Amino acid sequence: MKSAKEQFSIIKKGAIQIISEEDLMEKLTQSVKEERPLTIKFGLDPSAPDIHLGHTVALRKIRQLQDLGHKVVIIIGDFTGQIGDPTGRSKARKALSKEQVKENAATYMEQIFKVIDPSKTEVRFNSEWLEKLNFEEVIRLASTTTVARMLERDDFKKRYQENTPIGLHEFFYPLMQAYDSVEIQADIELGGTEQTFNVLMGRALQKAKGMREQTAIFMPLLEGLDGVEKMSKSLGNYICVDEVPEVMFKKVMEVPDSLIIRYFTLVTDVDMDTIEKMEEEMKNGRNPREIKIELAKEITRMYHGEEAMQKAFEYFENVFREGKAPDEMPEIKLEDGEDTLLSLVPKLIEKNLVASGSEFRRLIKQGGVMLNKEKLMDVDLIFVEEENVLKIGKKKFVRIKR
RNA sequence: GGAUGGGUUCCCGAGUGGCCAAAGGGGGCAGACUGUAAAUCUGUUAGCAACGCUUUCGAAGGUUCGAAUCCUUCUCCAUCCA
Repeated sequence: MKSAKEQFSIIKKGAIQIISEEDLMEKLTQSVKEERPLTIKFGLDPSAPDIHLGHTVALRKIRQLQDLGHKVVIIIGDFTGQIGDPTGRSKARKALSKEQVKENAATYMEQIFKVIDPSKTEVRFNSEWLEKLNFEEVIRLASTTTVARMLERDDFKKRYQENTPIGLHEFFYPLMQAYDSVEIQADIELGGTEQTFNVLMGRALQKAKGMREQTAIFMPLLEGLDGVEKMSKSLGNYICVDEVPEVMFKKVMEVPDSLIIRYFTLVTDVDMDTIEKMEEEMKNGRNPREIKIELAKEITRMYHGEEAMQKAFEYFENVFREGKAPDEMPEIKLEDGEDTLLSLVPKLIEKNLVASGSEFRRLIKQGGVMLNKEKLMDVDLIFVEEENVLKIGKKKFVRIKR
């Protein structure tokens, strides 16, 4: 086991805030002395079962903690999922069934274990204890905090100021999460900065229950492909950990230059010296593209291995850099009578290549569609070749065979 | 419970009887330029075998030659009062 001091510096690296550092140091010291691993809590919401690079920032920290010998408890927030969060209203969000939650959780874990160590991970569902609470206990729970305190939370405050509705039940989510910390007796809770309020609520509740308060460790939020908003599924600016290699590579290349170093730091294992060197090189005029290629290689390699990475890299160079058609692409076989572009539309929609016939027409009109390397302008074109390659927009290819 | 103001397209937000598939902005997509990205410029952004037709402005009815716009009922949201 590493000394408390060594552990501390490893844990601290990359963390945005630790509440409090003294507290953490104390716990580590005690842990070393008693040879007792600390219990680390990490919560997950089961509604969107895709783990993206944004999640891996915290997950990688978890991995480090595991490597230091501590115990991690992943909490799947299935209870809230089953209630169904009606935020956003118009169609009350569907409550997930137990089966769905289980299924999502399984998908989750499969992806998470690409980063963290399964043998040092315990998985708990918070319905296990939350659904047993009776109304009296819930009220007692609620009485440990105040409305004013709730309204301190950024998003609540904002919504309140902007006159957008806040459901009373939404106030319970932080409490429920806090209760999880009590239940598993967390020594440390890890989360992204957006979890600040919830994690601190956990501390407050533990204190109210006469327990030692968990140490809060906050990891930075990773910006998504747009370079501004945090990476999230709903914004569509994300890179999943199980993205196919070619797509993963391309997506990393779409990251704005300004974030290259940040990505290296937060989502790869490349050591700081190397990263700083690259930063220096870019400052001295090296084309950021080259560094970004390294980043894409690194990330793709992490999740798919050397070989797949190499293929993805070649694919990228050929298809996007040189504009060649890839070897593999979806194929459409023409039936009798289907000899114009427009007759393809249903099949293109089916393969998710265009959203509608109207969109396809627009793309053609704007010069966004190429047939056998030539710009297409004519919607009523008739195929003459036996085999054709259609390029739609920047990324999509189809082979059309007669 | 009462009063008032609201619900418009992916989002924000204009529109108070025909000129409205609905201004403007954001976002998305495409083209040009590039380094793949950003920035910039241009175009585009309901569907359809397409100078026409069909569906859309919270929901359902109604008035009208014609409704996002007027009326009725319902529903949801906010603010103030209690």
